[in-house]
Amino acid sequence: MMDNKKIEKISRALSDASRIAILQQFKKKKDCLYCAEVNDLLDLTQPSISHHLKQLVDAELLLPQKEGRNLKYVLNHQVLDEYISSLNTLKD
Amino acid sequence: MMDNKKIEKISRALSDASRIAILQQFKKKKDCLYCAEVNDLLDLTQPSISHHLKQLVDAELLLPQKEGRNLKYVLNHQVLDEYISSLNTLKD
DNA sequence: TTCAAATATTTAAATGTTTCAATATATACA
DNA sequence: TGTATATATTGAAACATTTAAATATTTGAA
Repeated sequence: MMDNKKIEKISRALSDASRIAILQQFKKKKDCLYCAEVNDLLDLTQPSISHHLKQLVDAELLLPQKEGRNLKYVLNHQVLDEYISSLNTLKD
Repeated sequence: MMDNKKIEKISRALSDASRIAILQQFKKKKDCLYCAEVNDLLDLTQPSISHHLKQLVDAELLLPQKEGRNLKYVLNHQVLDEYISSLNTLKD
């Protein structure tokens, strides 16, 4: 089971409109999303987006995969499932 | 389905160690928790705890019920379920 | 090797959060 | 009614987050 520090970190990663939008983009883009596509999606500068992606990666919600000069992200289903399970245990 | 602003607000409410501890206390205290019990639980001043409880109430994770001078909280299972459902939709 | 493209880091400003001390409000009880 | 108890609000300090500008790093391609 996920510890409280991890729950806190994932919750914080989810507590921002830009980062929620990034995660939802995976619905449209199948399983992977390129960094450049996130830059197109959000009306923010490149360093800001890099910062948001870093937080999602630090929370392990996203797994980064380098592809030459580009960076591809995949959604970490396992961590998302564990987070959801942790929330479910709050319901007794 | 829950909108993104609501997901953001609930996530933020969950992104703090004290507030996670409060929610977990419902496991031990059945369905309801008194404000005074939260004061015993956390090593924070009364105003700080009041502030944390307010955020959980604002996010509708907790429902406050006045009982004379005291205040009782119940966990809002429906909102928690809707939040969890919203997270589940991230998994395609 | 040099240049251009993709991403990351640093710095600083603006804003938001957490906390406590002091104070206010509401309500039960003597 | 007056007093004590429970909770909320205000104000300020400390700290964290978000953002953009400037710059650095990495890597592919000419």
